[in-house]
Amino acid sequence: METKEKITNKKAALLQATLTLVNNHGFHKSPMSKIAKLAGVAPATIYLYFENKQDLINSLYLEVKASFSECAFKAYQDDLPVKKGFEIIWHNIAHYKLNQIDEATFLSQCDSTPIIDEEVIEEGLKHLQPLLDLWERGKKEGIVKPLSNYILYAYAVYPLSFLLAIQEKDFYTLSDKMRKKAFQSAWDAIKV
Amino acid sequence: METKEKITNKKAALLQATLTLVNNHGFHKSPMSKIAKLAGVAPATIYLYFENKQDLINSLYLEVKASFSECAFKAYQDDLPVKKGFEIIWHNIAHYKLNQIDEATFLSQCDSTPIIDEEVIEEGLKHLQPLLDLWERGKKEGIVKPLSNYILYAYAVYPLSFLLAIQEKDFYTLSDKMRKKAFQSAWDAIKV
DNA sequence: AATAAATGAATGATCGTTCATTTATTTTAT
DNA sequence: ATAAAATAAATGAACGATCATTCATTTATT
Repeated sequence: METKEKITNKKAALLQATLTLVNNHGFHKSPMSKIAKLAGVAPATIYLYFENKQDLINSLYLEVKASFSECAFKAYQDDLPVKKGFEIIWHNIAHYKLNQIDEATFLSQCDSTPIIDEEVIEEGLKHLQPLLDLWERGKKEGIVKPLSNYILYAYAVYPLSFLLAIQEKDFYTLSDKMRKKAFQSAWDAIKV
Repeated sequence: METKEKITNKKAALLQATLTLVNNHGFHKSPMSKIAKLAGVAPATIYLYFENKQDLINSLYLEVKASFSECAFKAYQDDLPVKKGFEIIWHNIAHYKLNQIDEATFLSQCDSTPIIDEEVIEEGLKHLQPLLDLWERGKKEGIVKPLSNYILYAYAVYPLSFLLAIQEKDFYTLSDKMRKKAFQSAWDAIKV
């Protein structure tokens, strides 16, 4: 138990350090030496837990993506009415993106940059299936516009990434009231 | 004349090469040697036109941002009705993002990554003012939702970046019919 | 005493940048 | 108009710095 905890402690510290450095300085200015220093270990120790730098960042991506997905579908059941189900997922995602700012920023960076291996990106995409299923049902019921899931995602979920980026830069903070209005816009964009 | 043309030729070739390499392999795997080779010049030649690597990528960002803005407001006049004006700008931006894929992909990467100097990012933001002015007018006229410009941008323009990313990965291509529907979603999201 | 975890210094490779030199272009003098 | 001189553009090899990774050794745990 002790052993296993300590192992995951150092591994977790390394992942956290990588997240912080890559967010603040970019992948190209986040050398292994700095990652090790921030995590409080020696550079060589990284290679006890990860094959190399690429494996380190791939692992971080998958871990963050998993935590994101877990949050996105919290309290969601696939037998809810379409709008209600979407509302739950949307607010879950909003909550994640606006509270777990570091993680969400990192995901944004990875999704618009070729730093993560393609296979790993695809692996991370599988988690979203319940939302796609929900939209399919909404289309069948005539509640959701008959657009492709990509377009629906672009209008209903993706905008949150922009709001996150804005908030990150301290230009703007989204109040609860605003959040409800933002959801209304998301729903307006995809509802029939 | 000859001189000046040749100068801009090499400079343009270097910017184009940087765009291609950074898009395909990321900033960290785009060494000056490869940029030079792709542009057909010697590595040292880069330093005749740019101070250093950072200046090279900053310059590229500003150039692409300028071309984007020029396209965005083509044929736009600020005395048009709000919806019509927005429609023109939206389609201009859609046209740019879905046709000048390389440039748009590069902008996305720069906007969610700390590779461009902060001052340069701000410099590039100034171009969008006419769109913000249009939205302000729309709010005054009661046509556009009384949301902050950031939120309006997030729902009306930012989704195009996602569609671009999808198209880039060859999962999906946006037909003209779909483009009109996509505009409808954008307008639905921000109209009162 | 045996095994596992962690280390720091060393290595080899890569990269950004520089500079002495070469090549091309423009200007000047005849 | 042409050759020589002056200037500008371009180069490739080389330098120093930085980085990812390794390994012999030390430290901690079993």
